[in-house]
Amino acid sequence: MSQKIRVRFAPSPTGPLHIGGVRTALYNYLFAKKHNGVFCLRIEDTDQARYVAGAEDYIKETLGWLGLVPDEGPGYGGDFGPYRQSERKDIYLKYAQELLKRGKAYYAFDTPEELDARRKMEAERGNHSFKYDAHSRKEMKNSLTLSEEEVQKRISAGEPYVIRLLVPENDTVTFEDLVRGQVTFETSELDDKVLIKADGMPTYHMANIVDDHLMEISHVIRGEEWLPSTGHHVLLYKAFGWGDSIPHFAHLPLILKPNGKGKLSKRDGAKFGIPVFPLDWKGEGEDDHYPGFREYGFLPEAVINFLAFLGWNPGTDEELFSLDQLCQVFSLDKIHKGGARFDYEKARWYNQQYIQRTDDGKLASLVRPIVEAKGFSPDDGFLTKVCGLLKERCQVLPDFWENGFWFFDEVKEYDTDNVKKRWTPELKGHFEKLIARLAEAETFETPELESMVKAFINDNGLKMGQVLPLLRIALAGTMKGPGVFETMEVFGKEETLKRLKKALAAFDDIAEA
RNA sequence: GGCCCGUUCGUCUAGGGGUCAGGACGCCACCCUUUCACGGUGGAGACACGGGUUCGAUUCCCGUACGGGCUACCA
Repeated sequence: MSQKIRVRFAPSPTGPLHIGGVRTALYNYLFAKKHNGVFCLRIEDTDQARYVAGAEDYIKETLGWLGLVPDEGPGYGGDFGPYRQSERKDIYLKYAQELLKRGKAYYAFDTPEELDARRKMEAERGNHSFKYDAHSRKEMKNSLTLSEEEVQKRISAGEPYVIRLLVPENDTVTFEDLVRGQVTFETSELDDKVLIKADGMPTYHMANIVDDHLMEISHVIRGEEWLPSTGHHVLLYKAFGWGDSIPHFAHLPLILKPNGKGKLSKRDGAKFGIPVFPLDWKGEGEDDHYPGFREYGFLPEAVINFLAFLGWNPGTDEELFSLDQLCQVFSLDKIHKGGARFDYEKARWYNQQYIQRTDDGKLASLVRPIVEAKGFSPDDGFLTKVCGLLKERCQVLPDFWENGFWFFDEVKEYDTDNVKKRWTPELKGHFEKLIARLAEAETFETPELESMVKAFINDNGLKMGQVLPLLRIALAGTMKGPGVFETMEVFGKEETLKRLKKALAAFDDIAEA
């Protein structure tokens, strides 16, 4: 490929960016970086009715969070702007005129109501695939059936009209998809797509071709849902006379629901109790609120890695890749053709891997908001050490609180079953002696604490199992958690002794109850 | 319905005319461990079906089945 690689991610700002869209953005980004190309963001806001305020910002924030920063796009600079299609309206109109002049498109005056009625009528007659095509256009109201004067009269009278693509008859459209190989359509199957809507805005099909051409896009990497309309797109390039510079196409497999029934949709988040958006989204209405991966406690590196492997693999057994590494090894020909189910457990596993590899101090800064939301403000040093002890048992950030809340607050509940099973009155004297011994410790670090406590156990003819579990419950309230000696070190002498003393009294009560 | 695309363990996938069909998640067992986890070892677990082509098909071809997508003046 000698030509300059330029790709675009072209979302429609109709709401939060779906996780499937994020993967499309990722693959575009990886492909661009792999080939020293350019990654563009283009906002496809040609549908005024579905436009949602805030959606563009959401898209940009998502790309920023994940590190998929566009080289060109609205707010990112670039020489091919504007990058919002609503700001390019005149360009599309100009090109539509060009098509009209070339006899590749025509005016149509049929209203949506008339078309709906016609479809309904056809359906009642058993024809469920009515199309505005080579056959039906002959009996519709358009510049092919109407006289030129009539057409001019209607237009100057301000009658609404659309411009449609004149699909050639009895032809075959073929293109080479980089993921699927050769794909072929019979033009008799293709309808005369609307290019310019009655409101003067272009449809996706029109805007997409004009922009990709003008922006010199070399590769169109998009979801499989676009495969069926690619025939139209190829026809359009040819109609414009751009047949020699049609971009390469790569249609990505869809991300399916966890149960495999259909493509993942925003409703599935609530249905399966999983996030399907990168970031929290709060729209206008009460129910227009969806949780995101970020707020679920996922690390962006993990989301990237997980998404990259949903439908693609490097061909090796390696599966932990940073964004930079992915840029090195990514290639379109390793994209799997079949749809991939969204596997939330696998996403959690990836996140756990990244949490384990993340620096304790960094984790502390990510966990702090969670702890503070619970009403505690530990100092940085302490929180950092706690994160270090906890991180290998956390899959998402809130797990730090779930597994370690007792680090921040005094123990309010002891594991009574285990206390009852293990606590005996005779142990009390030993524990008091142990507390006294600990109070005299010069250093309060793990190795010293370990040898000191173990020596104590030995000297007093006790067993590990008689002492350690109770020590743990005294400190944490629970049997689960990091090593006892590490925990003691992190607490420090004062807090450790405080907890031990409080527990001794509590254990008596529990044992008697 | 029509058109287009797809189909390897439960899931994500590697592979490809002759392999013990490999890895990962999840699951089970064991080891490590005073606990939980991490880690380690091992285990169960797949080529949708039917025809071809071939000495030999999971792999190539054709059907069928199943799944998905599209079928708007939405993208």
